[in-house]
Amino acid sequence: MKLKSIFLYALAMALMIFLLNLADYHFYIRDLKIEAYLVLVALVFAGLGAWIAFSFVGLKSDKNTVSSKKIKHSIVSQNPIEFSERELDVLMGIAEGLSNQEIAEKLHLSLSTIKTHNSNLFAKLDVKRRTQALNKAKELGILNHSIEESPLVP
Amino acid sequence: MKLKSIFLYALAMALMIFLLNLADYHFYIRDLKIEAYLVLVALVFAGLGAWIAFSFVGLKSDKNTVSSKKIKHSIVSQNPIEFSERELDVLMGIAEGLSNQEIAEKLHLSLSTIKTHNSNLFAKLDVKRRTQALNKAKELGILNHSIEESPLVP
DNA sequence: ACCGTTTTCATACTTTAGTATGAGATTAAT
DNA sequence: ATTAATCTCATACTAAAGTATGAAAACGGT
Repeated sequence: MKLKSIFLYALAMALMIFLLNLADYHFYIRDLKIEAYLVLVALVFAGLGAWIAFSFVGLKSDKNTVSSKKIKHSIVSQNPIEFSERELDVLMGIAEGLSNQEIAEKLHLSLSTIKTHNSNLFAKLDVKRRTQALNKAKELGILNHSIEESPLVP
Repeated sequence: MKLKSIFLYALAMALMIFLLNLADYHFYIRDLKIEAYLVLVALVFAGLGAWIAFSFVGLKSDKNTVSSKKIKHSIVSQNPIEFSERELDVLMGIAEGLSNQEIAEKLHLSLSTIKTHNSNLFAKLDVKRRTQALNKAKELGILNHSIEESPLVP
């Protein structure tokens, strides 16, 4: 990562210098304004410097600690989504960390059925993944936040 | 440290550019001043951009790092399991409902790396799936039960 | 009995998740 | 300087998740 960044940066600089020397800039620079050229160079290299710095650091900018990404509790209770019994069953299974296969066995259904319920569920929740579905469901108050059936201590 | 790396790198780049421009010294003697000026500006602004970017992101990432370390230490005091910084990062991503690819992009890592972290994380948590990992992590107090702490009441 | 919804299942397909293994790079500690 | 632990990335593979489509059966209500 870092070596690659250095290499790319060096490549960019080399290319830059190559272009500077190749395009016989002195013909144009003399006639045009050198200030503009300086500004351009300054901006480009500032950008490159910033880019390489971000690459080095790893840009944890929006790293958000989950809590900072507070989801609005926009009052969704006014427009509640309707879920079927089975969809809620499947949702519970997902919340417990079960696989689709395990949910199917638990509910005595086929895997296909679970997948179908999943798709419908995700569509209603407007999400793409089951983990997103969990957050959305909690957001909507559909799921309790505590899974009470999981004893940690034997 | 990364700062040292960046500093050394900047030095190396400066030397490189100096040499590259020295090579053209014979052909563009008259333009030496302009070229030197350009190089100087480029270097200064590259360094400036890097410094700005680094300090800007560095502070933010420090905040996050601090919070993560707090979590880690609290774990150590409560639980025998120790999690690395990155493992906690990806765990947060999972908790947000992100895909591995999205986590990778967020942390500026490769998908492979995320998967590796996942495997190590799951092994430490003794789980098989990310949804199980979420539950287990909540049980252990690693994750706030508060991706959304408050259901419907404002 | 008809209609609409839900539930169930299947098949085929694409995408993502997860495992196993190895290895180079980084960093802190000895 | 060497060691140990992360961290990073890659490749190859298997398993699971998710999508799309279609369709049969059940169920309740008017």
